[in-house]
Amino acid sequence: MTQCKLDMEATGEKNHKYIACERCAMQPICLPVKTQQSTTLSLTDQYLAKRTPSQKDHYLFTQGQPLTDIFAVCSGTYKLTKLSKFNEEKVLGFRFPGELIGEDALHPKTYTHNAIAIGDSSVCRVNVDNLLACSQAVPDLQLSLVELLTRQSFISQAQFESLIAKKSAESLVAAFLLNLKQRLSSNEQPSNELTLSISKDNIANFLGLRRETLSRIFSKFQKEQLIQQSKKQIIILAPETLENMANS
Amino acid sequence: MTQCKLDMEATGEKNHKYIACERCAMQPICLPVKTQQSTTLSLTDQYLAKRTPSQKDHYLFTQGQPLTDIFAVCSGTYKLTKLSKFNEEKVLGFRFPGELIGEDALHPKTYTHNAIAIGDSSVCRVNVDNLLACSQAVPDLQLSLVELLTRQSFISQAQFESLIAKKSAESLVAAFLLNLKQRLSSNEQPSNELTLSISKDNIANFLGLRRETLSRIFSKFQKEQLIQQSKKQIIILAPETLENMANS
DNA sequence: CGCAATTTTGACGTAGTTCAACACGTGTGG
DNA sequence: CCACACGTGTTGAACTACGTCAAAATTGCG
Repeated sequence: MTQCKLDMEATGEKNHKYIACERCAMQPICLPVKTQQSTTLSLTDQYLAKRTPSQKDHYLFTQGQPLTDIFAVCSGTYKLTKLSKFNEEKVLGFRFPGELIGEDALHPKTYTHNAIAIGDSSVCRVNVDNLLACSQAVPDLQLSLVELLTRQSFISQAQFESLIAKKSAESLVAAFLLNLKQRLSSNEQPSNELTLSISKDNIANFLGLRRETLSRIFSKFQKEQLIQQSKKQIIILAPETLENMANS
Repeated sequence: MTQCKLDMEATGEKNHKYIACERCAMQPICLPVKTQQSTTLSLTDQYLAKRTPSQKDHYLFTQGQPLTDIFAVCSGTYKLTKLSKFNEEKVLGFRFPGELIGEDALHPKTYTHNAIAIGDSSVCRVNVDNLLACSQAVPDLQLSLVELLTRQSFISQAQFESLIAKKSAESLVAAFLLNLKQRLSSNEQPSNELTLSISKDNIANFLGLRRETLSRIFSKFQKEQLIQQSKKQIIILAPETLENMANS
């Protein structure tokens, strides 16, 4: 199944835990495709560059730049940002292992935001021109591309809904924490413990809150024994209570 | 180009101004597809039902229902809603002529919200099973489907960004008005005059404001000569000023 | 260690909510 | 035809959650 598990040390990175290909949103178009010809297995080589590392603060792309690739996070975290006038950074979202980056640029053929590595990270990189060329030739691949896009459409919608149901700051934060938990837990063990790779400043920015407000809410949650935080480590003590707050 | 212009009176509706197919987001998969065979032109008949009317308050589908079709609005307006516990209606968005409905249900194969006609409206209806079957057989159609999905991905992202940059209620309303103007104007004449098919209650709900707040903001805009409203008719007097408020 | 960046806490101001009253149009039934 | 209810929209007054400003505490890093 996972054809790209072998070259872990080839990248030269230290101890990165790469996500399994089975759990990656890019998977539909990364699997070897079955065709009549025998050249099948090397098809993905035409457009896929596996596990490209990004160092901290590296820009995968910047807003306005013409589209060349779409990405899937293999390890680490990326943030998506946009500069408003005048030069305030607005955080549009975060991307964790298994999630896509840049797919919304397929239509305008131009990236509409920045994608920046938070800490050392890595991505699989899909060259769009080559992918489209291949998919023209291989119907099964094109079908997989449709599958990928429909899944992504659903994910985007879910994300939209979670934010538009904007209520109190508390419920926003509660929803965000549960969302993080879900996206960060390896599906085997949905642990209640999670490490914040993101700064609280970035989280506050993303949620449209002031950093002071976010801090106060964390403190309040701590006091009420809903969470327990030490430095970047967070343990969710009362998921059900947070759930209730999230859909208040 | 537009193959479906002839049956205007066939629907039996009074004076509906249907949007031109050229401006519809469904267009990529509604055009006749060129293939080698001579049966080409009737391909869309396999999955496309043109201009199906909906009366006021008609549900196109409800949340939880299994996916059968995706839709494009031909005339009128639809609202997308979801019921939270306990039974409060949350408005997730509006769909105007030329816009898609239900495409985000392609992946889970289940509609995740309700789509309700506001006033008498009409849609083109695409049967998903038949579409996918056809697209398997006709690569060009599948390519068009990819095109449709990538465009939609972009639109969803833009929508998401406009909401996440959530600032003051004033700027929200300013942005909403300009967004309406853009979506409602026939592209020939981007008029500053628009008719609110939607109730202010629904708008307030969508924007996450109280109806009182929305009313006050409209009154303020009126007083400041930014807009002029009489009943459901709204004239935007100072688009630039609103633009500035929108990206404050 | 020591400086800078990040996070937390406090005091105060304001935008938006809440509650309540009223105004208008429309449909319904007596 | 009027009386009444009901949905929709507007306005006022009091309340509160969040933002703002300022300063201290904690963490991270060379």
